[in-house]
Amino acid sequence: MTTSEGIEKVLREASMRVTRPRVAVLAAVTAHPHADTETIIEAVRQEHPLVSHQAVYDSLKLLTNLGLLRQIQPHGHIARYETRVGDNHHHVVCRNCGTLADVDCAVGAAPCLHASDHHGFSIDEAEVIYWGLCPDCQQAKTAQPATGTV
Amino acid sequence: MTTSEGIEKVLREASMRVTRPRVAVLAAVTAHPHADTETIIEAVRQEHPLVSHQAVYDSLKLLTNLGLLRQIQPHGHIARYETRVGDNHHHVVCRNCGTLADVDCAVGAAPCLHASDHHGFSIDEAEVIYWGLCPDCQQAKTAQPATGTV
DNA sequence: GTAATTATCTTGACTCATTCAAAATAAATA
DNA sequence: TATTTATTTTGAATGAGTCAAGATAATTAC
Repeated sequence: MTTSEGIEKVLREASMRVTRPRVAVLAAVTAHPHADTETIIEAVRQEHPLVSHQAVYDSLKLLTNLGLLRQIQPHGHIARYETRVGDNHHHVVCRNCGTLADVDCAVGAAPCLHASDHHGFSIDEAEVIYWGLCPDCQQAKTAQPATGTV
Repeated sequence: MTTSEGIEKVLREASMRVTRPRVAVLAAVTAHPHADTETIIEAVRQEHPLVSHQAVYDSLKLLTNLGLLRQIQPHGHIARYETRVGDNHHHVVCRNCGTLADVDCAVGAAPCLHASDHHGFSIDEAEVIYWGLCPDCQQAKTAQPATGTV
């Protein structure tokens, strides 16, 4: 799905050109799951130093629209991307350090889609973000009790 | 809870001063559920024209930290606020026009807190956003089939 | 009630992820 | 290989939100 042949096929089927930035961006996100845009730009430039940030932004948006990438953007954080799409999984975000991890859906396939009263909206996606503390930050909090750096 | 006496009590218990901007901001959000910051600033200035935008930002942040307000910020949208807090309800957002509505939790009290595998994170909140189309935009889409303005 | 203290507000500049736009480039087609 | 035009480069612009210094007003002490 996210192999270099895979992206070619998807792009051509969407009548989009297969360009170096696009292929490199998909490869970068595959290599760096949950990476932010800055990290992706750096990763792309390891291989292709002349790619502009604009091309990365454009590619990220295009690949997201084509369903090859998924964008995650918790409150107060910049956008991040991942290649794991279409399996209804969610994310945990650490309130302290911003670390992000995947979480499979609690109840099964796509349970949260069944809102009790949806006011006539036609719902196509339930996005779930769990907030808490990652293991490291839990330790740090208990280790330095009072005067913790916030 | 969100009455003018209520906010006084909460502020004093938190050793915070009861100021005009703070009371006005809470009143504005109460009067305009799901309002964005700009709307809140305008509403506050109806009564108190000299209040600065900075004071509104500060008040919103403080009231949110004190648990009197809740911030909602779906991807690609600016922050919005509501006074309905602590009852574990969620939101539907229209992909087309950005309209936002409340949705009660599907399965009961706080079901989504039970992530299947939480990687050692200690989870304290499950934030759920449903994405779809509001009734108006559904009509608009079916009415103007092909050349719809996106 | 008045004065002193200091949290809060005003003002205005600043940040920074993201977007816009014009000219240059390169992927696809003939 | 030449042509067409989607993409990319470059560099400026946007805008929600933040920062910081001095002014103001909510509270406390008298």
